[in-house]
Amino acid sequence: MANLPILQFEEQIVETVDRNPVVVIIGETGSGKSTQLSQILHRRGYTKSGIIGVTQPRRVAAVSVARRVAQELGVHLGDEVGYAIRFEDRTSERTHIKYLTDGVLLRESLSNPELSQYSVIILDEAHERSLNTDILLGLMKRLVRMRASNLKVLITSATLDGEKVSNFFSNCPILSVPGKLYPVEILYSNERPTSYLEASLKAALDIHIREPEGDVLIFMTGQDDIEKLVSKLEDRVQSLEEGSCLDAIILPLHGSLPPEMQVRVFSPPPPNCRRFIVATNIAETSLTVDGVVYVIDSGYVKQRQYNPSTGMYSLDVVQISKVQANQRAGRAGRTRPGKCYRLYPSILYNDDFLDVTVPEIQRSSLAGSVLYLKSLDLSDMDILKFEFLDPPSSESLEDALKQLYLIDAIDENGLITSIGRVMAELPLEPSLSRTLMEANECGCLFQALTVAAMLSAETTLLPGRSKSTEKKRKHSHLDLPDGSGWGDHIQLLQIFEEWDRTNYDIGWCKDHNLQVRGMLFVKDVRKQLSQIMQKIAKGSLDVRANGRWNEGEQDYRNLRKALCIGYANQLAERMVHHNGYRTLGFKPQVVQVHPSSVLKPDDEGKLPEYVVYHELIATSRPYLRNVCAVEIHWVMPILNKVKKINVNKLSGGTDLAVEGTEGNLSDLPKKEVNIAGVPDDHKSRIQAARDRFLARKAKK
DNA sequence: GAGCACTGC
Repeated sequence: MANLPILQFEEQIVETVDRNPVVVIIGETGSGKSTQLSQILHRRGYTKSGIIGVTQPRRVAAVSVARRVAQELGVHLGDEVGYAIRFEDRTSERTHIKYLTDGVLLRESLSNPELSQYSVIILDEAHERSLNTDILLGLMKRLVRMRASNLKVLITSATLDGEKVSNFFSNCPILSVPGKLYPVEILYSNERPTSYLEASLKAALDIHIREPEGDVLIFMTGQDDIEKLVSKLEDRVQSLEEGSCLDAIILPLHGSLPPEMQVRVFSPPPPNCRRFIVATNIAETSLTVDGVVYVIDSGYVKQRQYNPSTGMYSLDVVQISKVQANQRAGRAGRTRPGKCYRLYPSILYNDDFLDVTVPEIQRSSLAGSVLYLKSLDLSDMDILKFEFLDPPSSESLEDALKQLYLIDAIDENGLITSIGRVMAELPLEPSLSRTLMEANECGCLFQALTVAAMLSAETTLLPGRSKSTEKKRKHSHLDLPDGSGWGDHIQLLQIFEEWDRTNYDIGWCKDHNLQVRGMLFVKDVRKQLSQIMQKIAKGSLDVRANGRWNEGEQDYRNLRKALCIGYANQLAERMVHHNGYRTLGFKPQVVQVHPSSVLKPDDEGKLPEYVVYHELIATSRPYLRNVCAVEIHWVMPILNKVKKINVNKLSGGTDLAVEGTEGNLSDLPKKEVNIAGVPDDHKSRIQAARDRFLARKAKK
């Protein structure tokens, strides 16, 4: 600790913080910024008037850094030094230094917008630009104006965007603290390889044959490529002459690997053995593998992006940014000098790579964030004028407003409704929050809580989905319930109910190939949601089991209706002649229900006329993931509402003149609203659909 | 008939 670089800068840091409300700290890896900044300010009296809060983008980081600082100060974790993450608050009245995830700080600011208990807020790892960090940056900008006399804000960032953050905060000072990394030699390829899989293979073998011991970390884009490379590498290493080089262990590392497989990278290799770790960007920030000396960087990453005009997510392989490339290279220099093989030419890095990763806020649906900001009730709050470090497009903001309007979170003037206020309290996507509120009205909250909790954990429920190991959940022989034909939400409900009947038996999860950790997480989330609903609904609600009926007899009507109201912004109509769907409320997309869905066709092989969907994502094709059958007469009022949407009004535009605040939004594009996706003749189509529906019913 | 990177309240 004594030789951490940052400690030589203590005087300079304290002096700068004393004189400025905001300071940007450029702290390279190993500088000690995460553990030392808080301690320095604590030593210098900044905890006399409040506590020091340090945000982290990840839970594990918040916990491990807090633990470390408590150790260094010789105090019990949870006393002077503590942490707060979802489901776990280890702080007390004695806590001076509090580590927390940025999501938790956002929640705190909902109940206490001035964050008055804090004298210092340190936004750590701000260069990662998570959605939450970006919103916090905007809030901090307001907060330092309001609390100029008694709040200090420190933002740690990367070399390449420190300037930009400083500009955002009125050109506040930037302090650079060197890191403690060993030098990493960067080696570029002459050109982009035609196949980066083959190029990685070749680079890995070259290292293995020519270079002295030291592990190799290879960055790939996804599970498929990782598995391919692992098997190719295994073949090639085996064919090398016995004794000609070190032994080799080859390990895959990605998010959908079960935890016990992930931790294999933390056990040190046997002597005379080189490890090859073939990883996604999980090894860029989330997991640190010791012993890495060589890095092979493909220069690509798989990134999720949202298209606000279609409401569709896609998962694309894109070029990484310079910050990411440097982060990857740095992984080679943690224990001794290393080498980084970049499978792209230096000219590409210099001229073509973006300096920083496109922030998440420009790649996501903003419905949740906009609702959050609206619920803060900031006096000068106008969502379209909120100061973002990198503003999202106005199209994206308007999309968010449109969605919030359809689910009754805001009114036609863009003002938050009483429903919207409650929704913002719930740690869920707006559609699910709305579903819970509606379920509370229809007496099926008990079930809706389960569905919302299951969907919050959905991706962690199933074990790795690799081709070899997959046991299919939905069409499986594992006799999981099948949603009674109504779709995936209902299936998720039935799965949890069955587990509930076994009294949460761990063995049952294993028998049914469900991740135990995922199911336990669902239980936690469900409990949390239920507590929040009890608190805000003031006793009027039904969280007890009276939403349960005898199985087999129910059509989940109330629950499906609640889902329909909640997912009014994610509605699709079946095409007339086949089982494709068309999305409604967005520029219409022809999409299909994901083949893993349990939604069942009727006797004629037709899927339901209308479904709501949890997610629309283009992988090999555009797919609706997690769908639920809904009834036509619930859909019609929604379609009417869609038709009436006036985005100008929603964003506070057209009617401002009437209210005498003309010109307030002059910078807004006054574009003609065209809600594509609702054909003018939709009424006749609905009529036709109903006829078909009735005809089918009569036939039965 | 497909297969999705990573976080978080």
